[in-house]
Amino acid sequence: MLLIDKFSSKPVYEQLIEGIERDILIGTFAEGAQLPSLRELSAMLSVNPNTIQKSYAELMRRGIIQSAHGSGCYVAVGAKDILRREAAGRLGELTALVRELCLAGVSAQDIVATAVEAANGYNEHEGGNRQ
Amino acid sequence: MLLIDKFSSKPVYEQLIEGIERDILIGTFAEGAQLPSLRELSAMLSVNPNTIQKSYAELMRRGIIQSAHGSGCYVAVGAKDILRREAAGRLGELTALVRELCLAGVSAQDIVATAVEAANGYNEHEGGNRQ
DNA sequence: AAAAGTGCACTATATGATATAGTGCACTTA
DNA sequence: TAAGTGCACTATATCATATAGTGCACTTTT
Repeated sequence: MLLIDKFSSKPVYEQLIEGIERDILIGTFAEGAQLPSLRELSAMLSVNPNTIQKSYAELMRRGIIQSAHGSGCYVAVGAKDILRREAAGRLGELTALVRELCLAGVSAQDIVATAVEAANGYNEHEGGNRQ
Repeated sequence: MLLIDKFSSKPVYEQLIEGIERDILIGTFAEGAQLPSLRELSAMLSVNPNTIQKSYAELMRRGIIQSAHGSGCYVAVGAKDILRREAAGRLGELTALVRELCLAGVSAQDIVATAVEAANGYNEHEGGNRQ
């Protein structure tokens, strides 16, 4: 379910993008399905339509959703693949974060243990990665 | 060495904070040592003194540096311990990032391998965590 | 054909964060 | 005494973010 934290330091349009990405990944928004309209989502979340549009435009630019003028916006077929590919590219963030923590004196053991627990914990509860 | 990327999306004052933290951790700025003065650092980096002051104020708030009015700013004794403690608290970021990647379909194996490589790579080149 | 809903492109406005510029003062050190 | 220090001001400019409102071409539904 899409939720906006009005007091978050993260901009609303970014929260919206991440929320939609998440809903696509967990299947709330299936590939090919129609997304809420700008006005509908605007009313649901009490967010300005322009802000919704900004989020949709960014997702379109990345090929994750598609718009049919006059009809609506739809989750692109292959959206999950795109998100998967993008996530793989983000492994560099993981490397950077681990190095930062190492530099500050956090033990490699604690770091790896945390990573393993987070990854396995996800698999245990969610049933692993489906494709 | 402190360096500012004028074109980074990260604010100058944040880059400065992280740069100073890093220099404290690697020993460029030893505990008890005097930091560059506001005006000196301002001239060195071509950054407004007010911006330097903002970074110093934040580091003071966290107990990492101390100021002696009229004398200068100094790295606090125990600064490394504070940074270490703060870093340990950031393991939650690692958990969040790993879960995000899992959700997007990156395999637990790839994630853990990346974390191990980053942590070990650090230890090999830097000689492990010193205290 | 008409009505309603859709994306989308505008303009205008407000706010907060960021950064620069400049001045001044109390304090410490040489 | 002079120079250097932190620090507190004010003012200004810019950019990102967000809201508000209007309008239009398009599609779908009635």
